[in-house]
Amino acid sequence: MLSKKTKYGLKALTFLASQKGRQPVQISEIAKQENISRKFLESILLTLRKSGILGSKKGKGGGYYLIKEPKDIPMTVVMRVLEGPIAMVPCVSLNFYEKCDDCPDEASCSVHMLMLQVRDSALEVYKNNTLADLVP
Amino acid sequence: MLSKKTKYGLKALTFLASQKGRQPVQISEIAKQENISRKFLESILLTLRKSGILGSKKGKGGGYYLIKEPKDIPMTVVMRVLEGPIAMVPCVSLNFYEKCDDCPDEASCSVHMLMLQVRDSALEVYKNNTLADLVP
DNA sequence: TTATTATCCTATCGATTTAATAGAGTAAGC
DNA sequence: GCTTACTCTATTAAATCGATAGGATAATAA
Repeated sequence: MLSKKTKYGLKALTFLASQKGRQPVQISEIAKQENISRKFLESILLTLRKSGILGSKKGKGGGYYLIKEPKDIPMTVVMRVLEGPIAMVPCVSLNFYEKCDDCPDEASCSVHMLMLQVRDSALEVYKNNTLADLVP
Repeated sequence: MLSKKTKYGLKALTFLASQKGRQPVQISEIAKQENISRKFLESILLTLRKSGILGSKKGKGGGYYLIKEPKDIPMTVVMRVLEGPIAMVPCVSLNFYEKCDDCPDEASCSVHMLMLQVRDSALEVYKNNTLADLVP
């Protein structure tokens, strides 16, 4: 299940991408337009900034803005920042790999085999979409 | 993230599918072979039985067994029973659809659009795999 | 310099879910 | 009728999630 954090983050990013210019937009403005709890959104935008997707400006006229053009922001990056690993099990994760402690042999593990395919198919989708593709 | 319930369930099913005959196998036997908590596995096998994937026999010589041939058990069915919806958001779920209360228009929702693709790609994988494909 | 604005950051909290465990009940076989 | 092994309900500890509160910090404008 997609977390609300990811859902809200995607909506916020799409909103920013749909803006005319690249002027900073206030948290409150985004929260209002997208029906998101202001405070919760605040923490989400913060992680997006720390990961280098968003920039921010303090004080009057401040807010958040996209650092790059939407078409240059692949969904793989966004999803990993917001939701974490794309893989459903750590043992098939490219960026967050971890060995299963209960599984003696990865190569002959049925779960591993199946989840590898699922990961690849999801990855394919995220690779083929940039933030620009999410703007209606 | 895949729940342990699903992971253990898949391992148990694969184990049953790899058996020579279709004789009942005891919970303890499966738990031991696959490194799963016996009691936890018990509840998982119970839901698999209730959903019509497994059969069971009580008393001496009892245990769990596959009702159908592994090749006739699609992963779509197994995953929905164990993990629930294949979709990551209820608003793109085929079998567990629910409207988002925060989203005014589904058709123009970026999350909806993206998650539809992810659901389709995952579905494709599950459709192309039966339990037989999971046996090494 | 001071007031205002808006992000930054940490801490907390309630609710839900997850993984695991315990124990009494029930049915099948010998 | 005794043993075996599934059936079912209930409980629990831990983790995660979504949300909220409040003060710190920095930028702008007067």
